[in-house]
Amino acid sequence: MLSERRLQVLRAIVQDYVGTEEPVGSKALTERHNLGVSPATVRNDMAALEDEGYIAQPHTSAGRIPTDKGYRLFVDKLAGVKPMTAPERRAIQNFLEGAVDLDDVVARTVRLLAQLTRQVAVVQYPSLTRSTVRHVELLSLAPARVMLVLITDTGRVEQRVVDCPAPFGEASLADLRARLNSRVANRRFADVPGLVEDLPEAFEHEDRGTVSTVLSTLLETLVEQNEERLMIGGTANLTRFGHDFPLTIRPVLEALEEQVVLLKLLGEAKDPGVTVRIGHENAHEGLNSTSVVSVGYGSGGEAVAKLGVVGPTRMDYPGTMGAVRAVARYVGQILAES
Amino acid sequence: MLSERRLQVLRAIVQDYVGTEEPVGSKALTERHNLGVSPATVRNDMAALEDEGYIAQPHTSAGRIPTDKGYRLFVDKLAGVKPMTAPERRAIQNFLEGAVDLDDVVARTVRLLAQLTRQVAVVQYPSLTRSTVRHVELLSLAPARVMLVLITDTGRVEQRVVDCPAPFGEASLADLRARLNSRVANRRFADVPGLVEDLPEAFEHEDRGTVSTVLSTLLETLVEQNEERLMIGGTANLTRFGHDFPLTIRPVLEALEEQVVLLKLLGEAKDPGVTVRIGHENAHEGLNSTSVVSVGYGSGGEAVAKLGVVGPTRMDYPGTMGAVRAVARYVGQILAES
DNA sequence: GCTGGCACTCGCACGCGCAGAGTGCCAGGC
DNA sequence: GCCTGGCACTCTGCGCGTGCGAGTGCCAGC
Repeated sequence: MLSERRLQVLRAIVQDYVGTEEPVGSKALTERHNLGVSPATVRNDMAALEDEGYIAQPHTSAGRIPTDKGYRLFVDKLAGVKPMTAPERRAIQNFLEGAVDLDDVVARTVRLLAQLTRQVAVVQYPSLTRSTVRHVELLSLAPARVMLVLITDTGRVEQRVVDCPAPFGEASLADLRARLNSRVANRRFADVPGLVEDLPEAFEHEDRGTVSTVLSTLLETLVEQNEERLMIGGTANLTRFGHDFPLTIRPVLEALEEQVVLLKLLGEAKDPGVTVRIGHENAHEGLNSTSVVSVGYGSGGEAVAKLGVVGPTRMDYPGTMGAVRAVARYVGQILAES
Repeated sequence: MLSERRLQVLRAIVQDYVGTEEPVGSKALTERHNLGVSPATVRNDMAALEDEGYIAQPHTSAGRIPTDKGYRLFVDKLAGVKPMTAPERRAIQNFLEGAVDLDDVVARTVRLLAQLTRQVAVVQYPSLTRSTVRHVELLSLAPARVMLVLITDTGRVEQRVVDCPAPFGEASLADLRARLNSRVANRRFADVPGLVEDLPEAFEHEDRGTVSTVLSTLLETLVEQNEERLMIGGTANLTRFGHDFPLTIRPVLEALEEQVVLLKLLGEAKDPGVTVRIGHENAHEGLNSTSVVSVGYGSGGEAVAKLGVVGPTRMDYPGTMGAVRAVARYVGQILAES
């Protein structure tokens, strides 16, 4: 177990390194933080911290920088979440309230997060799985072609074109639309399959094939997790990453383009609060020198999706966590209102 | 007027520079291209080309690199469009045919373009302005709240929530829906305003306010150009940009995040064929060291949107132009089918 | 257990010189 | 008149040695 002072030394190292981006030495530490002890003492503490793997030196006779393990301890034990100031909170709220539709909410959230944290922001669209159906609309495009439009309580709209096995009259279509909506409106997605399975039986034999096709397309749309979309922004902030660019930045950009990777990344964070994954804690190799700060957000009490930021492991954790948490809270509020 | 040989020298310089990324000297030129003359002669030609502003030297006693003007001449006069090979064309077609909906078509197109050109790809969603209305759907969310869903012939769906000045019954809603669709279905967006202006008159006095509100929201949706969305991809290719990273790449990333900038950029290209804007020809400052190769694509004969790539001015123009053209062609085909 | 002192180790910036590539110019040849 | 070979010149980039400064580890003393 590390003594109290050593923890303070670690905290000071993290703070200084995040501020200056340069390895921090014992002398500078005692000057900038009044630890009440001499550099020599700090050196001993540093040696101990290094033995434990919390800090490392890039080269012999250079200052120390925190390791992933060091950041982890810092985040878990040494730092809280820095709350947003009142003006900041107002600004967030004002900015988000200007949104006109779901796309706009997400777009604004991304911009906001990127600006506040000066890092890359990732916002997942509200997921379908926990939502409820607001309305299902069926439109006839051609005799044997129907467009299915699904509208959720979070304002999301999904559409699919269905090729029917047989022509399907307007009357049947209206009938199906009415029956479908009376059964599934305001129901949770998870419940829908059980509610519609006997629907084809209500129709004439010749229409049953089409009804089944439409229904299975609907169910597909409901469960299709990989349809989950997300929006990213603030990639220009990657340029503040470090000095040895091309090598650092490239894998990150690549990872960011792989929506699957990002969705998995966000999905892994099960914590109800803000989750931080530091450096190698991220499964994806390209993100081994980044930290991901994420949190769930939702229109009700329940989280329907995640949002977060990706930045260098050397980041201002308390501030970033505060910003992420605040933005998530306000987005949830906005979604609940609309 | 430049002599034939000088043009060939320019062409050789562009080709070599694009290949090697290094300033090209007279000796190397004569070795790699059999121009049939000695380095000394080439030097004279180079001096002339430099006087005319087609090439420049980064420092005294270094090789030459093409200027924007040089690339312009190269693109206009010295190089054709390199057609895709048959296997490439098949691959494009196969890949695009796997798409399940409009989003997927656009997403696949972006990936494809980025991979083929190894540059940043930008694809604009099929624009609303030239499309026709397939269907307008109205849904009652609450007594005084209506959701308006617009479906276009390119498969695009736009939705808006309308707050009505007064409660609006289901019957009136159905009435409005029917009248609206009978008037505007299969009409071009541009014609819609004229077709609906007298619609409120057909309704009871108490409903007119709501009808007007719904209609004006519809018209807004139709004309709202800035609602035009686009998708970008292949940003990881920016890392192949040059050596002096941070400065080069940052403004580009920033520009790419400004959808407005990109839309303007694509919009400026009026040419029916492939358009190339080189370096400073791009109005946006951040893109002064990039070239944009773009082309319109469409489901019919007419272009409904644009797509293109953004890359360093030092790019393989013939190949890039070929890829952009081919992709546009096949996307158009896919859109027409769906 | 803290402190001051001391020797040691590196990394980094600086200056230097050298090779290599490329140029411009000029006089001579076809 | 145009092309060519030759020559002197000018840069850039690289390798090398040096000195400086920051930082460390260790030790003896309080």
